[in-house]
Amino acid sequence: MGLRLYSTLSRTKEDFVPIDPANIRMYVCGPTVYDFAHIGNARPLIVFDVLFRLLRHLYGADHVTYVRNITDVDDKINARAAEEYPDLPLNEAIRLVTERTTRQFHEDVAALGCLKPTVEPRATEHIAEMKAMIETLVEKGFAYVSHDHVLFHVAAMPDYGRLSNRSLDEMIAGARVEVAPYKRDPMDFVLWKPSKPGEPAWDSPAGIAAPGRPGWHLECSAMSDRWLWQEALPRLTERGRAHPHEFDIHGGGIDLVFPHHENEIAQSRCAHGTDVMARYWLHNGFLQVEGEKMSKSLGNFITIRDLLKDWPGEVVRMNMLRTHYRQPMDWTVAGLREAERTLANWYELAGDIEPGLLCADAVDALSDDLNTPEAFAALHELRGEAAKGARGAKASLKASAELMGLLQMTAAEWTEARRAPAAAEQAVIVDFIAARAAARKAKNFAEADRIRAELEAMGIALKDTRDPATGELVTTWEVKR
RNA sequence: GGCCUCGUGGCGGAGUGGUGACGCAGCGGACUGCAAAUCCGUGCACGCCGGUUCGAUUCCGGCCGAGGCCUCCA
Repeated sequence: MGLRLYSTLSRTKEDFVPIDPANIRMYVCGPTVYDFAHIGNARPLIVFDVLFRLLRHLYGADHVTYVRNITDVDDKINARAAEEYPDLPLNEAIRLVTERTTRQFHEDVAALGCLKPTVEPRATEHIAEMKAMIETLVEKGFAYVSHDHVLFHVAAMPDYGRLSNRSLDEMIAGARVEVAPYKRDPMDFVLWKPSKPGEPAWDSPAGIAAPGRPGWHLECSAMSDRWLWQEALPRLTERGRAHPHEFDIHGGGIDLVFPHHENEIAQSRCAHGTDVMARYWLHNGFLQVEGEKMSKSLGNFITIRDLLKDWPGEVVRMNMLRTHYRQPMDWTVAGLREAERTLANWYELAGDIEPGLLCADAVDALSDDLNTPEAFAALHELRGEAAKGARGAKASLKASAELMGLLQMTAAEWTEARRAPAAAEQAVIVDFIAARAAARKAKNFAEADRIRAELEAMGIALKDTRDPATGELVTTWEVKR
């Protein structure tokens, strides 16, 4: 079965036909680096990582280019930097904030088991490309200069609004924001804006004397073209070259459909004179926490960092993938527990097995618009077969889970990762277990149970097994959830 | 107000015009000093009201409920 993807552009599931099968190109909007990434940010990271892995499997690891940007110029960054380092010059404070946050982001995303994207461009390193794009848009009549701003003139683009499926008229009618005085039309958006003294600033394009900085939407247009067209050009085959400035897949959260992606499309298509920017537009659904919208005021704001203190990254990842990526999702502790249970079961069975053949049902499920829940059903079936002793089922389970970024550790590493929240008490726990073993040997079961209850009160659960070779009693422990 | 998405068994969560998703929990059994884990077995569903159809959870319409975007939040 071939790959099928639901594209927001057509609002249907389509067969995936690559522009250049030897060079699959995907762009996903990355983080703005001003604070820890939260669990909502984790969804696209994980979902598009699965897609990246699947594409690498289907087309070859060397034939997929995945670009995920880092936005390191943004008013939220400026605000955070000024607040955090009031005594430093703003540009210095900004550097501290963005470098630190970028490092934290990389740690988090690695802990979630995500492969590194092929390229991770930073906005501040692509100012020249953005300015060039602005010049082109002004020259072609799609953008205009006003009060030291450059604005994209939405009315100049006939099918603006196609992605988000809304007409200009209804957008203007529904607009609840006061229109900035420098705009010709309410829906026009900023490509470049002037910077106040101290704010990050570059020489402005389009003959503007005052220094300025780019608008948010522009960077993705500039960076995707640089890395998925200009830099990709030498590798592209004739098929790829026949479609200048187009690439295959653009992903992000559903909230980015409007205005961010709509505006990216407008900028890119108008600058390059193309019919499409990307062929398939994928959007992951929104996430709630324990049935409520996640917000700082509700106090249910969960960062990836917080979660990783309590749960192995793979548990977070698996919990995320239990729901189809386009569905709204409720993030719960109960869900994390269930994900952990399943992983524990799989690790016990296949943690240390050499990966074998991929399960066809799982690959088919993933190929059907990343149907991860159905892929899990296929893995559960494999688990059942493996438990019955079917040859190759364990190896297949391991390989197929790895395709989704799961079961990437050894069984021992998994056990250790699960114990991490109680790592500090490890020595005490081991002592307790030894004492209990002695009591059991003396048939003093009351004492043995007392010790077990004490450990349970500490949040530690015990598991008695026998060494299959020696018949010796072995007790293992884990953190109770 | 405009645009859009979702509503499946106790819970999570796929899918489909006509038989079983799957997982967790529960229950019964095996195992265990007792548990846990594991294994075997097992019940439970498609928001409401109409329509189309031989037949709808699946298609259409309405209603109710939840959520998203229109405010540079994934």
